[in-house]
Amino acid sequence: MESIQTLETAVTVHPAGHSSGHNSRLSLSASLALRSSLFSGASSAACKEVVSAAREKKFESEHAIFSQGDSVRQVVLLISGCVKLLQVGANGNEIILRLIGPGELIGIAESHTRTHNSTARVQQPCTALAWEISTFESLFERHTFLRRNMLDMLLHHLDDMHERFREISTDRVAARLSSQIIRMRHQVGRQVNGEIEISISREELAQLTGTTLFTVSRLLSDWDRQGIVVARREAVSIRNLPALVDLSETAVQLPLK
Amino acid sequence: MESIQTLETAVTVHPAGHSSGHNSRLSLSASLALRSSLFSGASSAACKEVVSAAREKKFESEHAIFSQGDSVRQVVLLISGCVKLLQVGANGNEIILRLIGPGELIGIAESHTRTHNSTARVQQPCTALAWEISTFESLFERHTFLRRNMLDMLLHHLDDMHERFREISTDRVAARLSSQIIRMRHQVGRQVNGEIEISISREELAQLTGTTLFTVSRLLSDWDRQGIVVARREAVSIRNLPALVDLSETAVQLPLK
DNA sequence: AATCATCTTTGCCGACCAGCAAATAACTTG
DNA sequence: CAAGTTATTTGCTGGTCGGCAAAGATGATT
Repeated sequence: MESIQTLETAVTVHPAGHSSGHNSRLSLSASLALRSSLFSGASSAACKEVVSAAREKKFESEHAIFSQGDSVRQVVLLISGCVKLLQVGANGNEIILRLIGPGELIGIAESHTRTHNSTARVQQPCTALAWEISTFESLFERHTFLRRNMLDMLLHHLDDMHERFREISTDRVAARLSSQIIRMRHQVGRQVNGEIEISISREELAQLTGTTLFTVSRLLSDWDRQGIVVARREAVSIRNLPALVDLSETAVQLPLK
Repeated sequence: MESIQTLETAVTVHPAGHSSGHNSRLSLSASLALRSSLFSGASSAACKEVVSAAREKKFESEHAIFSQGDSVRQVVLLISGCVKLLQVGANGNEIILRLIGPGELIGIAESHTRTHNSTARVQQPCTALAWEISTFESLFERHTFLRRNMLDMLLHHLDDMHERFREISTDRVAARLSSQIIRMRHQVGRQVNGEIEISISREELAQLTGTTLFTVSRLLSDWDRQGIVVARREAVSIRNLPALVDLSETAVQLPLK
């Protein structure tokens, strides 16, 4: 619990001078948004036009930005914080499709359906830019870079899902879990005095890797004893990355103890 | 083995009058391509320009259109036949990311990487249109409908992966297998005297649902005995769709026999 | 500081399903 | 039509992991 990620602090220190509607001068949040790969390759004028059409929003933990079944109303660009995209099965158990960090889009994956088929729930307090879906679609027409970059971002997610799908199909839980931790190190990991710490509960790790919180707990405890990770409450730190990589490539789990 | 799908016959009956390079009059294959949702909402002139820039190709069974690790060279639009997109794990076992039928694109999902991270292997003899990647990218710039439609197609796949990922995370094999069969009935299913027949082996079904061919065989045999499906060699017919739907929603597998 | 809420650990049991092996069936080829 | 090839079936065995339960740990609240 020592430090908060740099981006977040930078944003929340200034609660935004004029964080409402269409302003010609961009707020700090808005200018941070430009770092998103959504704007890569775009002229600064075009960026400003797109950003100005958005409203700034803040979301608190546990808030559902949208829920499975809702009709699609807005597109959200995350500036700070963390959101998890999840799906609930018929039996009521949830799985996490992916974690969404700063710079990523929420709510487009369903823009071709008119209704969301997943839920976006805030995990850590967020600041974001939001466009009405109709506004965003008209921006689409004028600014080709939006479609190009969205395509790229989507391909990225598709790749990720492919990888996780292969893992869950063929790998042991130990291999999947270590792979997931390795992947998350960049996405939601934070530098805490030399180590990379990831804020996530056992249950969420289980929902990401298709297993149970019990199995996750058992594995993490074990890896903790071996000095590979440090298992804290709702957090994991990586101690020995090469060992983790090794685990992710080990097809057969070696018998524990 | 009674009838072949109508599209295929339509194509192969006429082995294409002038099936080479850039011709102003479209071949039959090319005109069939226009049915793809890649061209939805596009003017007929624009379609022709795009299609004329492609070369017609034929692929035989088992041919690898591209392999994991190859650099991305071309974009392929499938006109007839069937291709499976697969990924091989470190331990050598293959899983099927998805089956690709007529009207779908192959090879774009990796266009942001410069190298393919999956393999496209022909399952049933194919006819297709192929663009050089550079050609396609320049068409991209001129024709916005290409990007829009590709985005839609991609979102569709992403949805599909999300659904399958949830299933494999939470559902029993029986539920996953029945869901997969239900999904495939439109994608690769064919009408054979009143019933829907799907051409696929036990092993491929296993690779699609994250299980083994043994378990698939056991379940299909069982469902066959109950009259829910007909389990043939490298094929499955649906006899009782409601029962299959029921199986896909049953969280816990009822004890067999 | 004490109580409460929530997350985590760990023992235990058994079900689901992977995996081998050997027999059988279906299709192909000579 | 017979031999060969490939796909499928089915019995059997055991391991991985799900799931309950109860105790323990961590942090929040007042």
